[in-house]
Parts: sequence; structure tokens; C-alpha cells
Amino acid sequence: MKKKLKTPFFARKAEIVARELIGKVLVRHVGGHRIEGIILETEAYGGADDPASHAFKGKTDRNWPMFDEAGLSYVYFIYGMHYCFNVSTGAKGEGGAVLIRGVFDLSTQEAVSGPGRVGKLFNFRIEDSGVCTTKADSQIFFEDRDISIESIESSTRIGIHKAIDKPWRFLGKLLQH
DNA sequence: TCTATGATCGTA
DNA sequence: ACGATCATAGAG
Repeated sequence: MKKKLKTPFFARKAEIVARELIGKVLVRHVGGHRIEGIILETEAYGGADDPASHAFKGKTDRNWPMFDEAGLSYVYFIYGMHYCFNVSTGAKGEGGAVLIRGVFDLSTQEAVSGPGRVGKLFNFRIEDSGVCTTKADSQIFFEDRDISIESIESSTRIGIHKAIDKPWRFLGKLLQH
């Protein structure tokens, strides 16, 4: 059973969404290609309460998706070369997002670790920021494919959540369908 | 305008 | 351990 994640999924605390995005599939249709990756690692970012968050000092031209409705993409460019992809969380008006830090690439069947590498795999650019992932016709979205995760390691202190299943486990589960 | 810096990565 | 490389934010 394949289901696209809708707004209510994202309209919760970043910490919860980060935890629950592990094992979901990030999908992008671009240039006639379909790029897919099982989410292996995420990081939660809050708002005015979280000094580590881009939203800490309030809304700007860059981080506005963090304050808008839940389920929007938030892509930013950093260190002159990397694009990092987030999805906005929480109530409208409150800052919050979840950074995708690692995926299992379903094309190459290899783990892709690090937000910069994820950005490269999905070919994200600044113009992909502020896009709604929950609309029916969205080209960037999340799918629930009932992939069960053996175990998740969570460092709530710094907001990082990661699947500690070996990548081959995900592949095996997918092929069973 | 101008400048400092960053939710990183590859190479050494 | 360090350099790459530039959009962004905040200051002037």
C-alpha cells in the first residue's frame, strides 16, 4: 500500500515528524526521471526555541517556508556548493522543519549519507524551495510504503534520527511485495 | 553597498 | 585539518 503523506502528517512538532519520516520514501519527478530514496536519517529544527535553527531569528526571504504551512520544501544553498533539502513542519506562523540527512537511493541501491549528497542526488536548487509537497500533482513528495524499520537511533538532544537497519534490509523488504 | 559566515564535503 | 566557493543576513 502506497500513500502520499498529507499536510496533517507534517503539521506536528519537528521532532515527531523527523522521527516518523524515517522509512518513508522521498520522491521527485524531474526531467523525465523519477528519483526515489528511503529516508534513513533526519534532523529536527524548531523555531524561536531552537538556537541551531534557521528559524531562530525569525522569518527571512530564505527561510519563509519554515513559517508557512506544513509540508513545504525548504531548500537552501550553503558553503558555496551544497543544496540542503528540508520539509516544513508545525503550525503556520511557527518556525520548524526537518532536514533530510540521508537516504537509500533506490536507483543505485546505495546509501547516500549527508544533506549535501542528498541535495545532489535529487538535483535540488533554490527554485525548489517553497514548493508544496502535499498537493496531488506535486513533483516532490513523500510516500508511505509500509517499510518497517528494524530500529531507529535517536539523539533527541540534537534532533537527529537515523535508521540503523542495513541498506540491504530495505531492499529485501521492497522486493517482497 | 560591503563583509563575514555557514544545518558540508572531498582531499590530505 | 583545511580549502572550496557564494548566497544570505546583518551591518554601515
